[in-house]
Amino acid sequence: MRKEKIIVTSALPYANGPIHLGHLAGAYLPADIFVRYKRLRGADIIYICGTDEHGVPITIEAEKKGISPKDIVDKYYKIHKESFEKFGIKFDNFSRTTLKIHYETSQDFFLKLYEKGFLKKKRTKQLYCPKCKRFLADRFVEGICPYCKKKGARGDQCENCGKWLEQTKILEPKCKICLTTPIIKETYHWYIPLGNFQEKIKNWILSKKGWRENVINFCLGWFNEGLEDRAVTRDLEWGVPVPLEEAKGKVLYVWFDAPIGYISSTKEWAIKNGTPDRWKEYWKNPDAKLYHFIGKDNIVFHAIFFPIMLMGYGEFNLPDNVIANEFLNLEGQKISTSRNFAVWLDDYLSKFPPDPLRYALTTILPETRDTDFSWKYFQERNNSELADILGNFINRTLSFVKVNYDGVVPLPGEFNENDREILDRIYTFLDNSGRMIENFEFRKAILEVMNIARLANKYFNDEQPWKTIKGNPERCRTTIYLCLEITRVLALAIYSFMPFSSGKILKMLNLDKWKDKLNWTEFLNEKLRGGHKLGEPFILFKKIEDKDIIPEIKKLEGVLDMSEKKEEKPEPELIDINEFMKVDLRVARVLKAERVPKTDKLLKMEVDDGKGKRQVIAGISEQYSPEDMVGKNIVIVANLKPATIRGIQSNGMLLAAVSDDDLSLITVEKDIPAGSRVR
RNA sequence: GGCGGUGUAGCUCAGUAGGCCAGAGCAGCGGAAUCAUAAUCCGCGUGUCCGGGGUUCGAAUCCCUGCACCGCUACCA
Repeated sequence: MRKEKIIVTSALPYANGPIHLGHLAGAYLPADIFVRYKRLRGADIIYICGTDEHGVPITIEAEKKGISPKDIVDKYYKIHKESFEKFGIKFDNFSRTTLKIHYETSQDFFLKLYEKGFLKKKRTKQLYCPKCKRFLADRFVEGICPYCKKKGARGDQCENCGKWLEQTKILEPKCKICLTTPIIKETYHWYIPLGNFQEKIKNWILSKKGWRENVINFCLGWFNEGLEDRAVTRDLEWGVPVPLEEAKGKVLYVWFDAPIGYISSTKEWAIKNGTPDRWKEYWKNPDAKLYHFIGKDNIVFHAIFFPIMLMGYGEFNLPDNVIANEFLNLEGQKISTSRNFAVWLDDYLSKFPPDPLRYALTTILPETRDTDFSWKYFQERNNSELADILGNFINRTLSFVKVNYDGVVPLPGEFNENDREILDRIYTFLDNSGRMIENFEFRKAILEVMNIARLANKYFNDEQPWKTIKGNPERCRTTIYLCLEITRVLALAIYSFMPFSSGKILKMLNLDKWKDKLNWTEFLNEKLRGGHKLGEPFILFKKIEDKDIIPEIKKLEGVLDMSEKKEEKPEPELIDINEFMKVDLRVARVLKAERVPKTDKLLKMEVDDGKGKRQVIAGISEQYSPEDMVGKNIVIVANLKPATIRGIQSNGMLLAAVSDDDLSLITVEKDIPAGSRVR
């Protein structure tokens, strides 16, 4: 049989921050399990990844820190690479998008699409910051919305009315970085007319079997909206230069060059191996399979944009499956990089071994929906499953051999019916597990693996070798031999999920020759022989104590507390009395009050400010009903510029004390005429 | 308020071409055993499948509606 040829990719991690648990569960761990398994089964498979090192966020980050983008990406490339290695994510190549080979590959891609006439050149007017000396990306422009005249409009969308904007239409635009007023400058970019490919790509996706529902649905959503032209170039310095004379100072947009990173990383791998053309065997060979493992935020790029690019180029294989995972939550909350609410891989690895996390995460991979990781859960999986069930079985077996057979595999007698049945069931679990991995059902697969250990414990118990060793030594030898065989099978079964522990079992069995050379069929065929001297047994999984995880839990709680406090206190600054006196605070009596329809909190009130009536809007109706308000003496800011909220004019602001989720009105203690000054 | 998601045993989650008396792991309870990291093995769940309607011979699974929670978003001038 010809070897299956497969190339697997995991989303390129962005090089502006370390890896956390969510990334692992989404893209790296499942892919690694899959690759390890297929390799066991003899597939010709390569696992490709690398860091994504372009894009605006990195340049911003660099500016903030006063260093170059290169410094940032160098730093994170190193961190990523090391963490992945320590965690056992075993890429065949871990490249980076700042390498020459990537520049060449991306430029070739662009040129090909250009020459085939797929790219549209369009002139546009864009905002340019003279101080920063660059064109401003949409989200770095802020100004006043031309439609609702409100502040806070960003380059792409008005925060207030939700309208989609062209950044050049914004009134009083400001560069978000330096607050300089940008000028409008004409520029031009190349676009991929995605719409032209819509029918083709849609039919292609619908023809796919075995794709996850979340991926299909997500794409259908995009098709409903209709695909539009998408710019593939940017006016930036940091990135892959557009390879055209007329495009000086322009680079490829990061989403264009990032997926090409899969290809350039494969090329780099081929060169490193001294077979520079071999990358084509995976990318341009119709018999080879291509699988992308990603998080759900990346679906559109891998299931729509990148395939369209590949289609446009021609010659390349399209992905056979895009395996997208949902998100992993942490202690019931969303992981947040910016708030530092996350478990960082490098940090984890400085305290715990990799396999327990690989195990715990695999049991809760967000395959069909968001799932939740907690330290308590992690501890429980480790202690009551890895240590108690799996580790304990191996330990009781090996200890028994050490004590009673001097660490030598006993010669078994004839297998009885039960022995044969047990073995049969063990192999069934093993096969099931494999089949499930092929279907990308990793959670089910690891459950099957644990079933092997569960059944093994039962067998040990039922056979009572500690008794038969006295009354029926042959039965005992057979039992123990079989337990050793199961231990050996376990080394194979857990390999894809927990490679480090697999290696340890092999070592204890003195089967080191298989280390990193496991092959499913051959390994299963080479049974243990009586008389084989085993290695020294040791504890496979140590228990994780409360004291080990409590600091981790505390740390996360601390992060939450911190971020709450931060929001509360935006650093009060001292002002003088004159400044305060500018604020005209007055007592006002509420005459009428009613809810503003279709809002959660807005209350419209008519108040008497001493001189007359005025209308005031306030967001208090979660705490106060209209009836509560009528007749109350409240305090308002009387000299505030009028504003329009939800189309209703508000002439003044009502004062209230605000805490996290409660709100208390400021009123006056005695009856005092409306219009009295508050100071 | 808008968009999207979720709501199944104490916990984490399975479970759609609608149909065996609704499941797994862990936790818990009772018992057995003592080789083993006080580990293991056996036994034990009448769960309003969020509520209410409807379609159907039959729905956790389809439709409508309500509620709750989560995320994004708007509003909280």
